Amino acid sequence: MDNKNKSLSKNQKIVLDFIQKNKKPVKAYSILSNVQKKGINAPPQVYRALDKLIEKGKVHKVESQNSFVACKMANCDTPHATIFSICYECDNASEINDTKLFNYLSEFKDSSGSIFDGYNLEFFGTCHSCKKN
Amino acid sequence: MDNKNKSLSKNQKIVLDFIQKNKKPVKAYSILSNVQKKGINAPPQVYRALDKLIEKGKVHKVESQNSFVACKMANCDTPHATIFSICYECDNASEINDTKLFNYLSEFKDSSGSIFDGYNLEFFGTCHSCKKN
DNA sequence: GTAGTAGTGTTATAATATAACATAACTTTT
DNA sequence: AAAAGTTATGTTATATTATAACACTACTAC
Repeated sequence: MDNKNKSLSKNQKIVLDFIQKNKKPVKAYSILSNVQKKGINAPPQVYRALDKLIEKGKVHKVESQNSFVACKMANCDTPHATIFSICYECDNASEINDTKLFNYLSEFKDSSGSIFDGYNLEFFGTCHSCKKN
Repeated sequence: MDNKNKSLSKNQKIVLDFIQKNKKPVKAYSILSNVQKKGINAPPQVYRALDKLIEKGKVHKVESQNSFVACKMANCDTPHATIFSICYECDNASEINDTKLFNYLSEFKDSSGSIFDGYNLEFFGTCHSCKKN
């Protein structure tokens, strides 16, 4: 069985569970303060769980926000190929699932013809519900 | 004259000058310690200069590194449409100038048909000179 | 059942970034 | 050139994000 499908440790489950409860991306210290009642006391415990959850494809980091969001795909096998749309009014981040764009980026070669190991793409704009208001 | 071509202030020039001298992206506090002899004393002065330089298209932030790099284009008119390749051995970041990809992303529409205001794309891999070693 | 690996708990501290306030300089309008 | 508006500066303090280092425990594989 490969790494990403290995079962989750206690702290990893606690952290993932909290992230999944939130529609929006959450910050590391917000995770911390919300899981302290479950016995997680200090930042390294949160960051270690996050690192593993990212490796396993359960969570993605939204780099422009330093925040973390659960992956929607049941069995994400591309934890290092992520596409988000981010609303700069409400800070929501949605994963974009567009096969054509996904393939285009996965196969993209630089000017020397080399292919990359992964990518992170973040689109910025106003989301639908913020446009209405 | 539109905003991005306005002349630079004293601190903005100092900060840009230092960034341009470096091939690789630089960190805010590295900028600070290197320009203290020029009279810039505190983090807010650096971060304010960076904010303006980014607005004006002279500098881009490499989000996954929290670092800053000078834009190579003489008159960057798309400060919020950036594509980088980042080497995870040497941490170098190169701006990718690929018209086809640029247009593809600029015109990309989400599932509801909305277009975005900007994007940031970061590819990860091993750069050419690191592969040789 | 012991060796190796992954996970936990804890303290302290490093690294990144902004708030808030006072003052100065540049613009442009009159 | 004085007033008003805007942009930039200087400064202190502090908020936010992330990791180092060390001691110990639990799981896993042979």
